[in-house]
Amino acid sequence: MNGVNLLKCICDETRFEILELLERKKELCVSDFVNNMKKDQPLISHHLKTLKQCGIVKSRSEGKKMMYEISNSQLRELIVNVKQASKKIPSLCKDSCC
Amino acid sequence: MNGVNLLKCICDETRFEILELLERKKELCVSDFVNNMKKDQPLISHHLKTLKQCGIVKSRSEGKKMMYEISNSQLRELIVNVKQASKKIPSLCKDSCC
DNA sequence: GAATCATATAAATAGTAATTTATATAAATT
DNA sequence: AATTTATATAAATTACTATTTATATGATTC
Repeated sequence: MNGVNLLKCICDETRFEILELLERKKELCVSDFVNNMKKDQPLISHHLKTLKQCGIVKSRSEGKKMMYEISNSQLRELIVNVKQASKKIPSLCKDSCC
Repeated sequence: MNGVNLLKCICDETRFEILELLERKKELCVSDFVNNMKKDQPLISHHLKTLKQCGIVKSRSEGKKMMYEISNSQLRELIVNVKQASKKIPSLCKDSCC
């Protein structure tokens, strides 16, 4: 994969929140996300599917649950780096983005 | 700023290419981008404006030229990290994203 | 001060992606 | 085997953002 496409995959609010949770909690199931985030289950599932298709998360089934985790340590570190770098940027702009 | 918004600002192809060039070349003017990338000048200027409004790049004017550079070292490192992390992800998915 | 070079702005268009709503599948418990 | 729990899929809607086209501003050179 290339840099931009990786960014495109993780720049969505829902997906980034999923990844932030996984960075902290290591492994979670769909209902864990639904409970921790204020989002609907089909929305979570949809984004998990995208993240998995892109190779950013991996999953294993455990009974009726589906467990998800970030696919490698470099990606986990990237999530941390993004958060740290963003803190250093003063939010000047009231635009759609920031 | 927060993590997602930083990602949203840099996840565009044109903007990421701008940042990749700046990471390598340190400081460039608008026409440098126009020459190095295969994109129109108004498009480049538009994205540079966005990047500046968000605090990701900073600029100084030098005669009739406008010089741009990445606003801090942590952001420069982030660009490198994103590229490295993306390389580790096999591009399995033929979707719109990857 | 007219012409040129460098960059910026604005409006219009086109393309894409997130969310909601409704429903389906699949495993487990009774 | 019927019911519940957990997750996935599909279609429809809504919302957003990049790019193009056209034009304007601003600094420099002749």
